[in-house]
Amino acid sequence: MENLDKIDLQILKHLQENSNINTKELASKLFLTVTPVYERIKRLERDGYIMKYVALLDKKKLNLGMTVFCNVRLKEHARNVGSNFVKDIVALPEIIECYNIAGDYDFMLKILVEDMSSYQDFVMNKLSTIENIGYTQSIFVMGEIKYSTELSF
Amino acid sequence: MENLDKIDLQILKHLQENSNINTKELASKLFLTVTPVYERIKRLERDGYIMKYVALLDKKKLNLGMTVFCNVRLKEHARNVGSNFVKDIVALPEIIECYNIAGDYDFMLKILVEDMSSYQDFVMNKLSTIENIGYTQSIFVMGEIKYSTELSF
DNA sequence: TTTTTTACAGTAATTTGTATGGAATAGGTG
DNA sequence: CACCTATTCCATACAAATTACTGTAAAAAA
Repeated sequence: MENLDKIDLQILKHLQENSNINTKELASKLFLTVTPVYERIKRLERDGYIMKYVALLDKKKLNLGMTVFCNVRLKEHARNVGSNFVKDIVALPEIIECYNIAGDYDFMLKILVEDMSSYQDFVMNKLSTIENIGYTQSIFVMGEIKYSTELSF
Repeated sequence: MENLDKIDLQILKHLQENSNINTKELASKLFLTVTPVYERIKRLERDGYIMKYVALLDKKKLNLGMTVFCNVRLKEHARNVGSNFVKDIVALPEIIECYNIAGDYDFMLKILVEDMSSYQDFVMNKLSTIENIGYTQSIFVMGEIKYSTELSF
């Protein structure tokens, strides 16, 4: 698993900060030529360390300024019941993240919507239609202090 | 704010799914030539719709397989007290996300660590040293059902 | 209608990505 | 030590992409 040297980790750090850096510039930062950096990146992609390259967009500018965390408790905890729930959750695009958690609730959802009335609509017409949901608790986000996709290693 | 047409939105959708698609291929998907697509992307970057391009890495492969949400309640709620707390939070790389929330707690943190003992070390030696923390509650993630950075519009 | 602006296509210049062969280095084995 | 092997790197060259430029047609404004 950890067959990565310091150069690999440096490459990953740079790419998760800005993936549009070109190989030439990245090579000069690492005091190398283009070829080794190019080959290392391809290897890191092949081996699955790099999963994908994406553009991060501005939520507010795209009218998705409201973030809500929603804790969900299921009615029954049978095996197939949970998998059905999961299938329904994944299909809803408003749900950006979903975790199976320990504690008072079974799942925690991160939901992005435009405003409160959109959230109401989401809960009433989408979330509530999912079978086997016993209880939900909404936690509204007043401010985003920090959001990062960068892993620290 | 919403001076984006359907073509712009299509471009954003593609780029937030895979930012390594080249302009030529993206253009053919949209039945356009390279120039308009290129210019639209540059405009979307300039205007801040696209914030950054990043590589998403595999948490588990990089020994950060444990996710914990930590709810934090402050002792005092004075103005500068909160801003000091925020400054300390942002400096900790284990904290990937931080939200100011409504409800029983003041802040909610998303924390990425290697394992339980790393989390213990984080709480004992880093989180606890931050002033003015009154109470914390850790919610451990047993499984990641869905994680996406894509906005749905 | 005329002017101006905007969006698009085509082409050319520049830069970058990608593939290949060979040199340097490191680790292991007789 | 000498030798082998694998790995990592550099240098070069070509393919492909990005970027810039010019012109034109459609749309908007005057």
